[in-house]
Amino acid sequence: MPRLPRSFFARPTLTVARELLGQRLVKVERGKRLAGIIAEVEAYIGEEDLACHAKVGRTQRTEVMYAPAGHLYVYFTYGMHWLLNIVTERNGFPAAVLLRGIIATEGIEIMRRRRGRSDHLTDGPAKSAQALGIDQRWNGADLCNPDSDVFIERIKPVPASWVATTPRVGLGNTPEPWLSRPWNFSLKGAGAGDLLRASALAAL
DNA sequence: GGCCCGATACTCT
DNA sequence: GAGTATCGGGCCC
Repeated sequence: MPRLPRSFFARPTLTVARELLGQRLVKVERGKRLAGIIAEVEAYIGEEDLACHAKVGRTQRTEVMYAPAGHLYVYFTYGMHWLLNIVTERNGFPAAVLLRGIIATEGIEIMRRRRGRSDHLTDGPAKSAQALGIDQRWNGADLCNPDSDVFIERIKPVPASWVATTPRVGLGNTPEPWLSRPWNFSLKGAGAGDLLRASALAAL
């Protein structure tokens, strides 16, 4: 299965976000694959976007967002959670796609162990990162390096009728127009309850 | 299913 | 010192 190349990520963030839906995120741990179909993402685009961390410009934290597309931006929030983003656009332009949910398809036992008793394995950004075992050690990792143990496999495009767009989640005090920008993309019916759709996606 | 709330520590001012 | 791109438990339907 071909890995998505840097040219995929080095495009407008909204395009990358939309097209990441239905592709397969893979992490290899000691030869074992953890994987899931990307089910929900959000776009954060440039210093103008007041919901984007890069609104404050270059800092130690945001520096990775200015790196070439295809790098991982992993940051810590709410005192206990790691969130996984993929850098997009041209080198020097700070933008990224936040991974908000996957449909776990491989390595589920390992994910379950990491997630504890919860049935909600990967239906949130911090849950997904925890299930995959992604934390600060992966900040700055390059998905497009052939030796990378984290990468995305190209499956096939999902039909437009499967995609829902909504405003981004959890933006709190972010002012308009950024608060209402419909920059959240998700697969309809990919929620925890829709096992039928989930298994259809897993079979892609 | 939903709402409310507390936990918790890192980043930047 | 304030704010935070969240989660899970408790509670109530």
